[in-house]
Amino acid sequence: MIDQGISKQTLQRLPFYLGYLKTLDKVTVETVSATTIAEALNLNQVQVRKDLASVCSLGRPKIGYVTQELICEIEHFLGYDNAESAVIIGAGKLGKALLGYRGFEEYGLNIVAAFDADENVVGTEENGKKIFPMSKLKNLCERMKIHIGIITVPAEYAQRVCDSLVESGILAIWNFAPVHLTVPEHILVQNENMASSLAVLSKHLSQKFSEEAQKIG
Amino acid sequence: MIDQGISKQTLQRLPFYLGYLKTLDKVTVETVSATTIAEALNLNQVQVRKDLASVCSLGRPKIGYVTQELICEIEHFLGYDNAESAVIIGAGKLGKALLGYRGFEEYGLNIVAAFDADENVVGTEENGKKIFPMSKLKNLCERMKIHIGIITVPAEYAQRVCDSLVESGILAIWNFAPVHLTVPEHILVQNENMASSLAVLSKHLSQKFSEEAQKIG
DNA sequence: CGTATATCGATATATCTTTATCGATATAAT
DNA sequence: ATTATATCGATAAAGATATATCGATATACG
Repeated sequence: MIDQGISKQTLQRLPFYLGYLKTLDKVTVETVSATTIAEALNLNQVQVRKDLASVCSLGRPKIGYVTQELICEIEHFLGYDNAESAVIIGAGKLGKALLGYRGFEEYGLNIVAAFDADENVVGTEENGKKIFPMSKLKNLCERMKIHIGIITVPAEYAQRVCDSLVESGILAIWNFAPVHLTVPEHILVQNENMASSLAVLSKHLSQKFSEEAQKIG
Repeated sequence: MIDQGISKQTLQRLPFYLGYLKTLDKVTVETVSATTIAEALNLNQVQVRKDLASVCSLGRPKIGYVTQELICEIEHFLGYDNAESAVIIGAGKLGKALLGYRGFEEYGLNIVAAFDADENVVGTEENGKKIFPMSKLKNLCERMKIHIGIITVPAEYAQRVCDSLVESGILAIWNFAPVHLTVPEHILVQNENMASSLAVLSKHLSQKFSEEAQKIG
């Protein structure tokens, strides 16, 4: 398995493959071809084949891939069988929603606690997970060897929180605040920027509308 | 302004530019250069210049762009001054968190209501927004000319919900369910797939760890 | 047993995205 | 006024990603 130099795009498609494969019946669908997967997910078949090649053992001509093997290999590749612990900074609505979401366990993510500067939420719990004051962040991260930090604070505090996380030994940051974060080279920031997604949506709409207008006018 | 054929990547960077520009002092920072923006956001200056060129009026050599003008032009381009209405399908934890998030208004998104199949939440309110039964979806969307649908239901229901949205006249879908959605050609699906983001994060970590192991071993 | 077909992997081509380079221009400094 | 410099826009080069093509191979069918 060559897991170096896999592209971000491929990485992001793998969960879609996995989701599709899991909808297939274990008993009847013993094998599955790249062609079939591609059709189900509206992708190019060569793309699917290439993506799978970078993750899994050989497929067989005319047959495809052994479904259950493929599932295991993708899951292993994505680390679903080797959970990482994470902390959430910011126990507002979004932070609490993420704390309460049980799906993350399935994806190999184990959120162990949240932190917040607001004294009113510190000390409370959400989904059985405690909310600590910011002062405890570094100690807890180091003690529990936590490497993932999730930022769900308002934009104006995000960089400061980010710096604290880096100082606490965090190596990867999942940033829900709509700002750019500056970090040392070895730290990864994955932005979940709702504003960016909305930009794509609303541009699509305005283009549709201007097309309509042109047809009519 | 040529807003056709702008790339998705450019579109997704625009909100970052905007956020940065808004942190600048209105009085003292009358103009700003692509170089400055690029440095602040860790981007290539040519990329920034090209992105801005596709959105805004001319910059001036040696000077750059007029900050306030640039802000207005990006906001207008992204439709922040021309709000679109949206509905949320799925009033679970995530759906409610999104209903409660006030930041969307700033981005030109106005969530007017939520829908859910669960009778226990139907009839309740969140952040002053009502939760309706699924049976009311089509009527409300048509009556209020709603074109954006946000899907926050579990994966297994997502495609069915998606079909209902399309039937209700929705043109763009923001999908938080971790599955691929099949839609007619003219409909846009923007996936906010947490599993994909996590895949990127956890791969970065496992790579870091294997690098470390190699150094030691 | 030979032929047709679905599929694979590999290689080649096309497209899209990012980065580098270069001449032009507006301001500041000498 | 001349020169230096920061910046622009445009064009070119490089790099990444997606798609098409082709020979090889495993099965099914006649």
